[in-house]
Amino acid sequence: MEKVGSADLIRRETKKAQPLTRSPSNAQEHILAERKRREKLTQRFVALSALIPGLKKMDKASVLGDAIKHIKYLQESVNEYEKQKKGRTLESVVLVNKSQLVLDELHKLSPSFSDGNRDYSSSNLPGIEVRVSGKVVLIKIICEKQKGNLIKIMGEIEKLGLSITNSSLLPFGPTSDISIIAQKTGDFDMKVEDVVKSLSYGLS
Amino acid sequence: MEKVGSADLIRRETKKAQPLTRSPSNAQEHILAERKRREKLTQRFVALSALIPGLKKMDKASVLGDAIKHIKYLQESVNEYEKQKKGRTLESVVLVNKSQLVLDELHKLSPSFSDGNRDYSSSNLPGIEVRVSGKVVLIKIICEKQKGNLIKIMGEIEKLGLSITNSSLLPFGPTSDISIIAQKTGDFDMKVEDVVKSLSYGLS
DNA sequence: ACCAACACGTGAACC
DNA sequence: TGGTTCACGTGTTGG
Repeated sequence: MEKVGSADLIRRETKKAQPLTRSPSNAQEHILAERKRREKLTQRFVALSALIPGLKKMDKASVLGDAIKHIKYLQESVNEYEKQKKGRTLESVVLVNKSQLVLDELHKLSPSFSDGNRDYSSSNLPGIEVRVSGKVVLIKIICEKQKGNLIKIMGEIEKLGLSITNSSLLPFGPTSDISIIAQKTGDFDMKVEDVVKSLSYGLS
Repeated sequence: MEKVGSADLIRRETKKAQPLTRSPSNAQEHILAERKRREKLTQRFVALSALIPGLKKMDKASVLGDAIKHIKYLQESVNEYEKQKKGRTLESVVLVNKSQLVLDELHKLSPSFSDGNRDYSSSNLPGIEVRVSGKVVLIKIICEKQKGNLIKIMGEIEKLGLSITNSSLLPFGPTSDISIIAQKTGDFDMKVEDVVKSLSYGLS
């Protein structure tokens, strides 16, 4: 990366009396190496141009320019996707809080809680719904497909003092729709809100 | 992109007596233009290298190579993100809200529930929830335990142009908690609201 | 002294 | 017939 500019013309004249411009045997070797270098260069140029969609001009300059543009575009896309990803997990927390708010509002009226989320992005993460009928509890969860998720959920449920009597897992796209029936045991006296909260917390 | 190879040396010797190697006035202009071209080239090279993270060698060849590698990586990432997007559309979220709205509009149905405070064993109309993820549809229904209810529901679902792939029925007190996974077939293009409405109507 | 990488000037080809 | 792009050989420099 040394810029000689146009002032080296003079230098070249004066430097004519160098010991040897080039060793005669090495001369050919030099031009061969350079040839190989250029070859590799152009090869990479075509390889790069093949990765750029909708490339009109096959100019080296245009290839470089469009490559730059394309990389910027891709990077931007990736950043947006990542942003959305981050947003999702955050929404999940909000979602839980919201549901609890709803539950508190409807506290006496209906314990049924749907994971309705008004925000545009947050699609997943546990939608939790708990219903109670006498001593029977119905728990419905929609969560990411993950190894051991069901076991973890069941463990959490039984930890709460519930005895599972029925369970069902249906694969639904990238998520699993899990329904579980359980019986209250002994001194179980949790409110549904607490059940939802405990399960949400247990699945993080 | 014409390869002359090393055979042009002879040509150059024989072609010595060409009418015009170059117009004398144009000669300098030519080398100037070429200078400018190279200048632009190297400029784009540095611009490109600036976009590549973790670039060790500032070689032209390395810049091109790493640019290729990086573009491939980014493209792959974008593809994966897009793939995920396809699966978990925000459709499901919106649809859930919509379906709830429909339900609220039709009847403020609140499924049977007993918290100790109030007990709403409500209308004979079931609770219906529909989610869509790509070509897969998840239908959840809570309805009274009745003979042939499941069959009737399944019949209604298949009438709508859906193909059932999974189903689950869990007894929950006096009601049944039914979950069904179905695939869209052919020209199925109903909105979830209509699905909910049809099922509600079909179960009376 | 070698090797690798660069910029330069130049002739040719293609609109 | 200019204008633009290319590949080539060559001189030069830093490690």
